Amino acid sequence: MELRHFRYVVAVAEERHLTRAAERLGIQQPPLSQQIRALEAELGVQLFRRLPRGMEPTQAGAALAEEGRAILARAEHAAAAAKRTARGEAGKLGLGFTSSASFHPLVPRAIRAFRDAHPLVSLSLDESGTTELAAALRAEQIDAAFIRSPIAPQDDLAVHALLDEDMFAALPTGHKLAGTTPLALTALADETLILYRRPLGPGLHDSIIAACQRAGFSPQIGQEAPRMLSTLSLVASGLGVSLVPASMRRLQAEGIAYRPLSPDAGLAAPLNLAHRRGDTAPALRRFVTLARGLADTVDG
Amino acid sequence: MELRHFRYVVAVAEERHLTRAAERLGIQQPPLSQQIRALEAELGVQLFRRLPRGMEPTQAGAALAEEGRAILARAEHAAAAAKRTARGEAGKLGLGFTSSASFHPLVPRAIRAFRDAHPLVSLSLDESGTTELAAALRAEQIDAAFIRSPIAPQDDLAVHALLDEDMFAALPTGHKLAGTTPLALTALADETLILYRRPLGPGLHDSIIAACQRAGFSPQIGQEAPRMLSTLSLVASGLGVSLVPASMRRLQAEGIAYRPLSPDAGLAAPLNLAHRRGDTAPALRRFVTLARGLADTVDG
DNA sequence: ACTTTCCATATCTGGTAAGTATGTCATGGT
DNA sequence: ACCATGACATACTTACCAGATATGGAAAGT
Repeated sequence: MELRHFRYVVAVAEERHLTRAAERLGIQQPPLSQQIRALEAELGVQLFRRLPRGMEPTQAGAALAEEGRAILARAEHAAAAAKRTARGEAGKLGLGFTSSASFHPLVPRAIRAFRDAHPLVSLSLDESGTTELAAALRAEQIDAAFIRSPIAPQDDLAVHALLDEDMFAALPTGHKLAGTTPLALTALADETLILYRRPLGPGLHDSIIAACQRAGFSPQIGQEAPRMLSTLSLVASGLGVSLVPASMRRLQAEGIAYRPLSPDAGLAAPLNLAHRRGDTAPALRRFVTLARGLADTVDG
Repeated sequence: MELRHFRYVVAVAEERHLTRAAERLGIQQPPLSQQIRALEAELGVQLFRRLPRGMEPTQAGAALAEEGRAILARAEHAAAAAKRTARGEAGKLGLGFTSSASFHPLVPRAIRAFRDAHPLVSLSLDESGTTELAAALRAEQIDAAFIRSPIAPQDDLAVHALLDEDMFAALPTGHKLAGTTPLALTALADETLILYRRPLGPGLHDSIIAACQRAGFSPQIGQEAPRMLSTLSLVASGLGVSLVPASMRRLQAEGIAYRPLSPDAGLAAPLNLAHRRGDTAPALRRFVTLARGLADTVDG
């Protein structure tokens, strides 16, 4: 039993005429006659009644033809879907991002643009911590992740730097430094600094401490929060100050004032896109290209 | 694209190993390798990644394999259904019966027995007049019909006589003849006879009139009802008497008394099963055989 | 009766799937 | 380093069988 047989049964059932059906199938009448008879023998079923003028499907033949049409359509659909998958127009793409990355407009913009360009790709989104995202990438639970830290470059994950954001100081409103613009890093030497938990590998955490060292002081680290969003709650409660990427200013919470850092601080927050090295899934390639392209236009 | 390709993709995707997959398929490894590559070329898609130890389906390959499993299952199912149809175990069977025929226990009994024996055959039932049933048979809306009239035997419908029933007189309760048992046909010479409409071709209608003629009188025909059931309402209303098959006594309506006719009346109501001549649909053949068999046991 | 219309049969051919033998490459052990 | 192993690819051959061609035969129309 092959798809060919279904094609033949469908054609003969529709034409009710062997010669015409053969013509439509692009073969000659005798082989069609043989194939039909062979199929009837294989199934042990008469599929067509031979009339003096044409052929008429039996109940079994009509039923088989009907099913055949559906099966053929489904097979073609499957083949077409496979082709589309290879062109990145279909398939699946799992995306992850840290909460801080999700505040940068590039992230929702990239996802939106990809949705529009590839409506047949089923996207799944996942917000999580950097460490968890790296693990999810390795476990193939997701295919790409927007992260802040560069992750160790020697390993099995590739990381594309999309853009660098300026850093801002997040101060409790009414703080004595809230009037100073821009703020030199050294102004924070006597402040309690609230940072989020250090992820595996170097991240923003380390960059901040390094920048402070370069500015000539060691920061007083206060409480650590599990993620950047939580640090802002602590700032709002007056427990200290924090340093966050510019895009976090979109979070205009009660009790927080954002102040730019003076440029000589040499502090910038990277936004990166990570994926498994050597992952050639077309949907992923497209997404990476799209995200990098968008980053270029945003960044200028 | 043939079913073969689906079989191969499914096997390789499941085994993740070409040689093992080939073994499972009962072919050698090289042809399998070729077929997979040919399919990849045809679709323009890489379906498997060649690893040092085995093969790994790509997204497209995995998707195709999944669809393939469903398609293969469906094709097999269609073939199996076709086989069953030929054995009369599946397919469709449309049955019709006149209202008077439906009163004979043989009819529901036959349908019930067929249902039990062939649960995969989808039955459709239709109660209608003899003329309509004959038309429905010719239009292939139904495949068999229980009727009372023999229909013209020369035409394209075949009619099997299942059994003959005795006729009973249906009298209004309190009628002067209600005490006479058995009733001679001549006793009805002065009564108004209520009969159902004469169908096309000879039927019970004609047999009754002929029997009266043989008994030496012409019946006084009163109102005609469209079907036998309606005649009984008229009898109950006292508009006259009627002659009905024995099985109609199952309708024990208020105001009607049934009395047997004396055997010398020579009146009998046939119960027939009609179908298209030359209809070889196995489900029909089975049903006819079953009904005739049942009729023999009922009749003795 | 003749022709036409179709499907079936008989025979042949060619494409191609399957088989056999071998190559190539990566891995892992010694 | 080297060799053995395991895996898929390639080259070539075989054989089947789908398809082509030619013809037969039965029924229906003229």
